[in-house]
Amino acid sequence: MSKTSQPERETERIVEHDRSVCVQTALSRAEKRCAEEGERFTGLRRQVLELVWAEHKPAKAYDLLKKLSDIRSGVAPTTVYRTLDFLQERGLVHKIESLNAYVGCSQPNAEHSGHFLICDACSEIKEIENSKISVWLERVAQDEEFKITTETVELHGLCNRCQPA
Amino acid sequence: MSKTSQPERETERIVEHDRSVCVQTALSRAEKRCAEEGERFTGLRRQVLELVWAEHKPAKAYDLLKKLSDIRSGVAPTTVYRTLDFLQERGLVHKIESLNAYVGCSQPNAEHSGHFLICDACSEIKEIENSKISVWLERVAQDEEFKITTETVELHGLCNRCQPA
DNA sequence: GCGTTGTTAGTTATATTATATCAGTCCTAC
DNA sequence: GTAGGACTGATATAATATAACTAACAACGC
Repeated sequence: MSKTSQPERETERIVEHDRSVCVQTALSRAEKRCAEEGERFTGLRRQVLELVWAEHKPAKAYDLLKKLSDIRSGVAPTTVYRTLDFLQERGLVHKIESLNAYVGCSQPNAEHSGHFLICDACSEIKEIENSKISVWLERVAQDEEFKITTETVELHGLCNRCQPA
Repeated sequence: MSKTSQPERETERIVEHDRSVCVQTALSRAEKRCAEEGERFTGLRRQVLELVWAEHKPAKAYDLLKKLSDIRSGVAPTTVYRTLDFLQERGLVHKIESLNAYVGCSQPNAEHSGHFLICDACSEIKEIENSKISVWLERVAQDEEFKITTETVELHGLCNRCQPA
């Protein structure tokens, strides 16, 4: 279920992580995070986070809404947006502004602001860990006497798999 | 008409640029740019660009629509979006993804990707000229074997005027 | 000039994304 | 066990954006 279309090379298969493991990790991290902050990780929140993580692609709110409706009743846009807001505030998901879509945060522990590489061909998203970026950007902002509170850095292009040889 | 609310210090007034001059500059640059590319800088396009530049704040498409309706007939959402698309493709305006809004490009000549400082208090937007940012980001992307085509860099926070003392 | 062709703009309809508001329900602390 | 707050449900509507087709216009070759 978690395999892609080119399973021929064993090395590649090792590099690819198993999606279901990935989801489980995210869920238990979220659970822990909520517990720490005295927040409730309810069924709804779990389900939404699970759906966001279901693919390594940005999830649109209304797609989540459809999928959520399949496993729950009484789901309205509000339900989804409210829950996404909750998850965002806790750093468990990020909104990709240039796509109006949401991705699970892959490093909810680190202090980070969400910097992304977004492949326009296959839609895969990679969260960049490089903390130097923030340092650089803050330096630039400082030159303008500007105090940054949030950074939106979304780099669109082609991932290595999607680049022409 | 182009003055703000604190005109007491002459030095500040010098630093502030006159909006109408600013608009004129943008318009004539646009005209030139279109001529170079064999594109027509029509009345509609001029009017939309003028409205985008009317304030140094991000302009929402539907606000532009309202204002445009006051000076033209037969204006629909399509009209505005189509024209904004045209202007964007020529590098004359940028879309601020995190605000769903548009700003005039202040340096349509330079090779640049649109990096912005956005004050969440007064809404003023400053386009950063620092070309090092792109170099840095490309270097980071290269580490992941990722080929960037477009960069969205939107730094929200407080400009120097809006920071508490 | 005159029609052919491509570009620009107008028109109508609809899709997509997001928020506001109020009413129940369920937890949890006391 | 109940009061207060957090969570969810329900309804309505706002805000943002695109599709598809038609009409007007401008440029160009003849």
